[in-house]
Amino acid sequence: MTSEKTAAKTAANGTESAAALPLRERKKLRTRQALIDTALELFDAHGFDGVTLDRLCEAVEVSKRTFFRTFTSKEDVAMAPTQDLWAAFLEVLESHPAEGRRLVTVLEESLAGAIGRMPADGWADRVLASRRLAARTPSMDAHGLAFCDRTTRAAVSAINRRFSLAPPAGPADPASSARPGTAELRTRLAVDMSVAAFHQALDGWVAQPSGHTREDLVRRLRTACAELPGALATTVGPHDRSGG
Amino acid sequence: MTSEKTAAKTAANGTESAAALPLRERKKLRTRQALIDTALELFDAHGFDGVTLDRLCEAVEVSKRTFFRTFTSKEDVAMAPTQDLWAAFLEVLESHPAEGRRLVTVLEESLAGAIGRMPADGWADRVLASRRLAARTPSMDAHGLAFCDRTTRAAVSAINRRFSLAPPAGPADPASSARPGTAELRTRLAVDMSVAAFHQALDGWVAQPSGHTREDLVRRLRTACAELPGALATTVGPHDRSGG
DNA sequence: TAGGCTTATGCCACTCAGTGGCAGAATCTT
DNA sequence: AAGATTCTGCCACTGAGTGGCATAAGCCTA
Repeated sequence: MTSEKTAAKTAANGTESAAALPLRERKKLRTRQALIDTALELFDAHGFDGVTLDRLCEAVEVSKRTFFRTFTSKEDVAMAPTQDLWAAFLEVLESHPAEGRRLVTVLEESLAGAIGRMPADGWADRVLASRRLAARTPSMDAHGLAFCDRTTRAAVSAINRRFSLAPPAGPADPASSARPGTAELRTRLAVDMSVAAFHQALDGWVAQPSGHTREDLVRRLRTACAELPGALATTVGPHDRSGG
Repeated sequence: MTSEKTAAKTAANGTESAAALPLRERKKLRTRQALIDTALELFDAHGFDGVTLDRLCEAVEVSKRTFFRTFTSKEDVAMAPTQDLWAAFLEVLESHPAEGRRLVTVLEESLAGAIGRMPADGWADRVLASRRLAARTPSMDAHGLAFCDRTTRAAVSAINRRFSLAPPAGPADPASSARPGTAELRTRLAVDMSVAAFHQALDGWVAQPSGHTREDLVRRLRTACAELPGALATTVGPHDRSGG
């Protein structure tokens, strides 16, 4: 139980809170970070498939068994930076002022807040390396999408729990138990929209040649979210009508 | 080249066009279908991880080497029904009346058209088995999401090519080469929205106890698409405001 | 219908991701 | 400082996925 809590904490906060942890936990986090950094380095140099786990473990001086106690798969270690962001997103979403505001706005703010929570030192570079690697490694991409999807579902249930847009368990209306309900459906769609906007923001951020700061990522996120209504209204013209 | 075309054709059309093919191709398709059916059967009975490829290949009386010439991975064979749908979607999208209509409407119609193209005999059951399996098999889910993502990107480029909402290669405007451009961004978001709606429709369709027809799936798709504007506008209330 | 040509298949050996078990070392507790 | 807990390393193993090569099956021409 204790390890769970501390793990979640350090995943979001990064380096600073590590000093207060017991030695055993600190060591674990140190090897974890060493594995992440070395993995991104090696993968970047020789490609994801060009590096075996034996090689990586040898470089970090850790047994393969230990690797699999820290990460669930080879893809997992390379996706750690992004996963930290998703974890932070869920945390922020839990405690965020929301009443009376649009759901997509709350999600946008939560995503922006999660980005702001990421460690200022090196996180941006790690995500950049991770995403560029994922772009040319199908299995990594798939792994990342799956994790994102799980986060999405968690976000939907968190929203429904906190804001009670849809009844959680025993509803008074018998019709809402038969089908998912309009509120539930709208929640899922709103979350998926926001996630889509975030993905476009991230893709653009990764594609740009320089200036990879958290602030710039947030800016791109806001731009993408602002385009959602326009995207829904865009019509197809005969030639090059960009819509409006 | 020839094999490519015929494979794409039969993937969308199903059984009937097979009679016109040369014997070699027919055999290949027969083993392919046998692998799919037997795989879904065995996976459903013993779970995805409970069936080794050796076992599957033995049941179909095919060498493991042949399996990997037909499918790219173990997950691939179980996802074939859904992948056929995505392939059909891209085909329909290529030749669809679109001028003057909303982009999301065109996408909705294309998805509905793709569903209508699926073979009436047994396809629904195969998708049902495939999706229910994916729901309890993380690696399958990841594989499916990755394929969906690739299809999404293909759809975006197809749209931009056909409707020239954004310049395809050499633009006259130098600014549009620097950044993705608003039209490109909107296209991606619109496609992601439609795909999200389709996923919700599919999830609901899979979850229902009976009545798994293609028509019902289309009906759910239209319902989900109709909720997109509502999802964007939904606000969070203090208690149980379902929005409106 | 027989010949050569093309292409799919089967078989074998191999790499590598991922797992379970166990002995020993490091850390925590009292 | 001793005992309990937990982490680590090592070993052997399963199973997915690949490359190479010989053979068989389908295809085309005469």
